[in-house]
Amino acid sequence: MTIKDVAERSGVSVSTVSRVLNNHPDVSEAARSRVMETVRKLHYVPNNSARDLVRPQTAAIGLVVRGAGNPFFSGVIRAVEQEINAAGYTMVLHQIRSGEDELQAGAELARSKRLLGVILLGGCFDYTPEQTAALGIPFVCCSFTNSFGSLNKDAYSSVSIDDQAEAYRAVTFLIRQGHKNIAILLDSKQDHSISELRYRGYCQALLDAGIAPDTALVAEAGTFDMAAAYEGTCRLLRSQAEFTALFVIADSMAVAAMKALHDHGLRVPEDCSVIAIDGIDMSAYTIPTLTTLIQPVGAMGKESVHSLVDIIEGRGGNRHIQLRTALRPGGSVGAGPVFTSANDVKIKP
Amino acid sequence: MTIKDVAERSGVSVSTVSRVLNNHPDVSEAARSRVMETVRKLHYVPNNSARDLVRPQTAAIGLVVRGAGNPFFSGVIRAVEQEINAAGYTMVLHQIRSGEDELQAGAELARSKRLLGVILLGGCFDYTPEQTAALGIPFVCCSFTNSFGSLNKDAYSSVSIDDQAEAYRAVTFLIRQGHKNIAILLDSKQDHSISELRYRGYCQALLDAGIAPDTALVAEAGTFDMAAAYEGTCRLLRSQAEFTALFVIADSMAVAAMKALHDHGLRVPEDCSVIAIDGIDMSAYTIPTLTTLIQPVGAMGKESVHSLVDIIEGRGGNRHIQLRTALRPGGSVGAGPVFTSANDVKIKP
DNA sequence: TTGAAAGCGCTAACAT
DNA sequence: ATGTTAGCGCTTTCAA
Repeated sequence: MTIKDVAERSGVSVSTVSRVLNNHPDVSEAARSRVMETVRKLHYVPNNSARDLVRPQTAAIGLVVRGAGNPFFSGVIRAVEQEINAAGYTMVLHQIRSGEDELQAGAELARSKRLLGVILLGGCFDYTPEQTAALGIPFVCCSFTNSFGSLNKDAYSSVSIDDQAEAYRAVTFLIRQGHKNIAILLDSKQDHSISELRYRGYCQALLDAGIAPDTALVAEAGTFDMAAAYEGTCRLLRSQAEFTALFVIADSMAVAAMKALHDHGLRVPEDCSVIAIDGIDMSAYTIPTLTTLIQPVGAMGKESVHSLVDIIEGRGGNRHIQLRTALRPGGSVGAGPVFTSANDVKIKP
Repeated sequence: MTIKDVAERSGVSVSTVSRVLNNHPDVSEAARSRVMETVRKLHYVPNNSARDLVRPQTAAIGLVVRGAGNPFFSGVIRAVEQEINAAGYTMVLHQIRSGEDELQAGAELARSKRLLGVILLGGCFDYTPEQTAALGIPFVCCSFTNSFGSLNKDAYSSVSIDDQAEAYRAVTFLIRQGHKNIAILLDSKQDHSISELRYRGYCQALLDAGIAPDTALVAEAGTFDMAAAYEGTCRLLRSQAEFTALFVIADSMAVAAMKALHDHGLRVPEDCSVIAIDGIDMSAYTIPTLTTLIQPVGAMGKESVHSLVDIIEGRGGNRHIQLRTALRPGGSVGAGPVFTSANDVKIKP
């Protein structure tokens, strides 16, 4: 079932069929309707591979997303799509599973679809120039940046938050509320990724306040999923470590952590405050509402597209944009315990 | 940057390059390493469109998913992929956005990738034979079925739960707990889809228990998202309608509903019980844990693949499999109010 | 073991 | 307005 079949059945040439299919103006009404009729009758559907192969540079931008179920991504994807369309381009979305290589996927997509640029959503923090060379077109890392890699700054663009600084901010917020014994729930201390960066911010905030980080207060879940976060929090609680506040590196994990605290008979925030980073939908519906630093997903998508389009259209080179989160006060953070000497805790101005 | 460039740079013909790239045996070590070297140096990445165009029937099965962020789907996707691989096929995942037509997308995918069959995840309940004809290959509706369409039973396969019966079950569970005034939170009463089916089950359960459904107890959110669910619940509460239990057609909406109840000073389950259907991850972490009917996502994915593979391999025709949910008791359902005459409520045995 | 050449399905000149 | 034809990048006969 090809365009040729349609042509024969309609008594016209393949070019006429092609013209009809692509809404070209120079086709007689008679031919057009005859072709359409055949298309319907034969249930003809064009082969996109063949189209992609032959069509000249379609103004398309790719979006490679790793991690299908990440709720944080949906908002970004929406924004990216909207912005790409607004800029007069077409978005080609490509989801990959955790096992796959986003650079490889991006490169293949770029070739097949003749992309002008690629946005990577949820990739690695440690690319080498060698790895990214395969892409061959401008790309922007959206929601992450090359913190652990060796990419040259002007070889790629990025739009992200400063993970370390934001974690610092979250923990400092807890300290300002009077907390001294602050635990952290993370994926891993050394994942060469988001978890490690936020851990650094946590440590730094403590140090700057004159509090010595205590490894007994670090709970490593090993992954980002809720079950692991729940378990990690339980282990922390069973360890008898003392803390009045918990910084969780991701909202979804924080939701599970709050449940674990509750199941152990602890009240949030009376017995333990909880703060996180991300701002996914669901964390607005916990009881109490999770206090969190909301990532600007809309702006993130928007800026990613802008950076890319500017490069594509020759308006300058690679940029690295750092966005700030917004604190969403919830009910999950309360005041810390009252000390006789309040100056136990030093707070940076 | 094509295979031709690689061939020239390597001093061999394109066929040799192709052989190397496809791991054919009849290539000399010398040629192979020379080609690989060039590939690396040139950062050559093959054009998949060209490959797809020319390659004979690759044993691939498509999975078209509508609704990127649906947490209910992630489990199904995982199961489907695993099962497709286990059956010796390759999965081709294609995510589409809400605006797109899954049948169109499926048909195009089928042509481009020469698929043997397609699994539709999250499609419409009202296809007509005319619409599905374009697919041209066996397909199975996963997690839904043609309840409102006019498809011939043996023209497609489906694996789903009986939405109406499961809703009936959920509501009957509430009735058995002693509830009479049971509200429902749904997308729409007539969406020709999941919401309508579950609404029917709700009404039927009430009727069978001798309770007249009351439209004042029906809250339509208009969509499935949490914000709308929260608002819908608030409207219901402001309406002063009296109810001691709430049936929500989806877990995610129930999470928002519980929050709304809490924000209005109502305790779950003391003042209002809540039950839902789905069993997504997050509903296990609400406080109290949401009582829900868990959809068998793993089995759903598995059965979908089996049905399809059986057809592909000539082991019989289209099947329609109905799976049952499993009740996960949570803390969100409590006993209903005590009546002087308990036989006010008739319960079917 | 290798190369030449014939397409895969489609679009876009270039004719007519 | 319509048909003819040359590729797009790749794999795969078929010869050598």
